[in-house]
Amino acid sequence: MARRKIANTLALAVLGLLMERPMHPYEVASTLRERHKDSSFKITTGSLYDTVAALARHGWIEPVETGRDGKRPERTVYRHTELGHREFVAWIDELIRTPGGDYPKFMAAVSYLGALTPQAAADALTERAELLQQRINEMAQVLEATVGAGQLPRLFMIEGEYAQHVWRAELSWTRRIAAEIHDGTLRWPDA
Amino acid sequence: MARRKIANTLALAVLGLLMERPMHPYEVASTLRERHKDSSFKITTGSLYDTVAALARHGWIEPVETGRDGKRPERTVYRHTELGHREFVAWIDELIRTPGGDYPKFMAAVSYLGALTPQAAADALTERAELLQQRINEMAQVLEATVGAGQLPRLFMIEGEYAQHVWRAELSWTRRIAAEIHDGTLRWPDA
DNA sequence: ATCCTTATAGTCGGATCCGACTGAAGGAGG
DNA sequence: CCTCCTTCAGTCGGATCCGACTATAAGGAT
Repeated sequence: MARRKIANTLALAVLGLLMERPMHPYEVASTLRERHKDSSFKITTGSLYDTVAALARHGWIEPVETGRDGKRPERTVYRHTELGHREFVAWIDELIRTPGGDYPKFMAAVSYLGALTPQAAADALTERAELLQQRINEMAQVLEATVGAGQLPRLFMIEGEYAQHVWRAELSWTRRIAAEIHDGTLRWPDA
Repeated sequence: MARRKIANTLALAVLGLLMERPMHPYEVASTLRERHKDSSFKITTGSLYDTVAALARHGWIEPVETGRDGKRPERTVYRHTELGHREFVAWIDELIRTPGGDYPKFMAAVSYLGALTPQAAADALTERAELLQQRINEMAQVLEATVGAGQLPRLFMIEGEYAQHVWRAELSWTRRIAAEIHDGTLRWPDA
């Protein structure tokens, strides 16, 4: 199984937007933010231009025109290619199909939870729980204002539902472990 | 809030092991694998040596000796410093305390689920569900063989419980959406 | 004795990533 | 009509990441 030539998911986002219509990179970034896709993709200007260059290098997208609008800075508009379209679909299929390949930071930290004292651990977990609850609420508001208000088909914000579902699971685990530390169910081995 | 000097969680793993006793990089890698920590940390030899170098550069660890065992290749043993210890604890606290900062690939792909046909999407989700179930089972076996058999205190494999909990949530969501596609609850807008 | 595989230990070059920066245009306030 | 702030559009240098590679030694098979 040959490794994917481009791994960065920001490239997926770019490709996805270019399926709709040609755009220049800056426009891609602002459109993604408008659509609240910035919690699915890490958008930094630096990587954006590198990513676009990589996509062009591999022939997944190509420049259409290098023009200027009024006296604004010059900019390059890109569109997707046939190859880009095929790769886009295949990539999504693969990402959906095969789990893993992610190493979440929280899991790394939990591996060394024992490095904190029981009190510190419980405290940190409790704060995490509050922040998770906040995120869940914020996402609920976004969903309400878009899908709920009939502004957008549900499929276009389905990742929001996914995020909520997973965050709720994280929340319940976090609360449970904090509780287990308090009531002594989860023991700290004395080393 | 000044950004953390070292972001790679592999550094966290290295630091964590060096808290126990001094080791050389290769030994760190093999010990992590023995302990099944390779699903929490992405361990590649390339990054390992860079990471160790970065840790040393920042004074979080320091070389103890550069010796050789028999006629084996030369190797450098490192130990943690006081500073390294403090940063280790502070880093874990921060990672536990503040959620987010992760952009899971699956969420990215789900954002463009609509790029697949309903049938293809349902099919990919179904395969994902099977693979997730497999992972959950594998983790159950690891937990059984270590914590279950009394080989290890529960706290030392607690990230396994976390992983299982989250994977189960992913699994239920994945199955539900596949079902909703089949029964037409989740509509594909005709573009 | 010789060959082959696996384990030990690490190097290196190219790709990627991203924070900090530049520079021009339009708008708001005095 | 001058200054300051924000938005637009992108560049760049340095840090990081990691797959592919080297080289030696032990352990088995032939």
